Amino acid sequence: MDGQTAKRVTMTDVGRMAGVSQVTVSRALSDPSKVSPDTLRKIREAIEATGFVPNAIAGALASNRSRLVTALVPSITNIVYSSFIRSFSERLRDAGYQLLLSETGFDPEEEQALITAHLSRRPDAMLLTGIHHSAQSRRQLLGAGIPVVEVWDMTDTPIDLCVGFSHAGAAQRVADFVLEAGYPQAATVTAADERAGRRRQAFAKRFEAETGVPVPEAGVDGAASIAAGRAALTALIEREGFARGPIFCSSDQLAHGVLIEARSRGLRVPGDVAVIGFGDQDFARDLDPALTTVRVDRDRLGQVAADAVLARLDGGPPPDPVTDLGFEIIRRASF
Amino acid sequence: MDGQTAKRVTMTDVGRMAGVSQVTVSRALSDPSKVSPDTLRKIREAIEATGFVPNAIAGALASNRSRLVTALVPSITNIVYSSFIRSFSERLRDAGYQLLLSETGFDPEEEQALITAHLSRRPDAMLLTGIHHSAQSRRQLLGAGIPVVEVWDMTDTPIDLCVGFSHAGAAQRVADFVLEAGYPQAATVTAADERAGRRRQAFAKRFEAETGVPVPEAGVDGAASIAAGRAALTALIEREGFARGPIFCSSDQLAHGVLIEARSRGLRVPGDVAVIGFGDQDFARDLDPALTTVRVDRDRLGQVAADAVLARLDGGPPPDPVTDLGFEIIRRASF
DNA sequence: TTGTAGGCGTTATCAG
DNA sequence: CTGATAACGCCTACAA
Repeated sequence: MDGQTAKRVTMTDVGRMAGVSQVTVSRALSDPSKVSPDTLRKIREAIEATGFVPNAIAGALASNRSRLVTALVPSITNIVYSSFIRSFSERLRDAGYQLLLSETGFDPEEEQALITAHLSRRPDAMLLTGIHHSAQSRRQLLGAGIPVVEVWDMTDTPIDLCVGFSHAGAAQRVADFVLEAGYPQAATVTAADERAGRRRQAFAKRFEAETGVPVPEAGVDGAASIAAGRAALTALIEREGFARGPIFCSSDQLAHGVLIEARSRGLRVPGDVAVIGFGDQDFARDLDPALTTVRVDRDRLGQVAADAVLARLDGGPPPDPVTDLGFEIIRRASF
Repeated sequence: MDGQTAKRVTMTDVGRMAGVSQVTVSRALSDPSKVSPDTLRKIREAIEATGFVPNAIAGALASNRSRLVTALVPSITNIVYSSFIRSFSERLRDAGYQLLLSETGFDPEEEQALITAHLSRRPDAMLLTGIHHSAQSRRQLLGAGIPVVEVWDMTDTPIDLCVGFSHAGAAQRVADFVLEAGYPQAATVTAADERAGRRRQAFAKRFEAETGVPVPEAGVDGAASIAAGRAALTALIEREGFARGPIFCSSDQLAHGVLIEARSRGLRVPGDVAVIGFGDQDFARDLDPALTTVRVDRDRLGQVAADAVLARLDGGPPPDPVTDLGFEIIRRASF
């Protein structure tokens, strides 16, 4: 049982035991119909007896197909990302691919390093969160000659494929939504992530263009949490002099914090302060008051991204390079 | 730019351009000190010029080390698991390993299939959630001769390493906690996962042993959600005739739902119904009333698991086979 | 239906 | 310090 030195069983070993050559074992595994029923049985017995597990590394090297897809997300503990990763990997698994996953922590340099590291595994395809990548990364990705999906954002010029929605578009629609409700002023609570920043900007721009009233902002460092949302509302009130009106938050987490802080300050929601989140997470509908938010179909995003990749991989008709999944404003009691 | 047919740059290409052999390129990458400064420079230039990305697959096959660690969790969208995966993978990445992650969906058969699939990638180590694995899986794992950490549970007889806590122990402590507070009766709300079931059982056993009063249960099918928690409290009240007392929930999600349903029924918390969750998630302290729950240090779990694996891998002093991280009951206003 | 030969791109081992 | 040469375990021809 000397673990480290343990000789792994190979196809050659299995073949020897079954009285056939290594290639026949390979065939029995990849396409049983090409092997006679009798030898197939013997091979299966030998596999069973030896506990043979095929070596995918050797297979990948020889065939130039790794059956591996890699993905990069900002954070795996954030349900927004983990949910589309789940539907993405599920569909890929059904097609025989496995998922190598890493976290960039929203850091562009880290992303670049990880892209190189992932590419060294010779994946058959790759998923990236977002559309901004370093020039070197783009070059490497293009050079790899594999399908690449950029998700959770929108662009006309993807590296290869793009599945997502427009953050600026969503934020503008939220601004219009707020304007239509007749509010003369509004504020934002925004996490320190580039896409959230773009939403904040698009929201403020539209709102200010229509009303001429500046939109105060509370930024959030670190992870978007309830505590951060509470602190943000405090900052808006105490530092920005924000008294009343709607607050567009960059995530439901932050919005939840804003709701809690508002309640603890005796503010009425939506009477004094109206709250809009982003993401439509599970809990949004169950908060009190229920949270108005922006919904993006993340399950679908993962599926569509996987389908696009698989279409590339299967060599069938080429998939749409760009898919805009859109978004939906879900109006609930908090607004 | 014919993607699929694109010839990837190899060490041989780089060597040719730098005027050295392929082996020298390999050395320049793995141990620069073994190469003269001058050729090192030339090699670096050639790498830069060609955009060479090493083929980790070939490297793994030749060296019999994949620098890959794989992990199996029940669900990646559940923060309970994703949080220790994050700290686990972070530490491993610092040590030069990458993480291949799959979801079992709490399904033992799926787990067995995935273990085989993962093993075929020849990982250098593997993380499993839980301590119950099929006989075949154990055999394969043992045969692989690699470090294996089982986490999020406790056993005296791990396959190799174990880092976690005792679910039965935690549930008993919760029962004692409830008994000490003098409650004559209690109920449970439990998701359909084996560990949650074990907690429910240990809790009920202890409580019934002390009081002689049976502990009514509401089970939950599907994912633990706020909606499921609400439905569970409804079931407890309407089907089990549960009127008042503490409710031990198998997750904070479910507890959150119970809190919301209790409020909507006009029940006072903790006056009529006291609520105890499990997990101490972010939002637990910010609910109203704040949630009493059981905390397990998941970040630490991932770190300790990674350290144990790395200790095995580095061939230094052998790590403790079993690490009990314990747990902590966090008393807040809901109890 | 089965087998032989060659090669995938590295690393390990020896020589020089 | 550098270079041959032989694996690593499998897959893709091609042949029998």
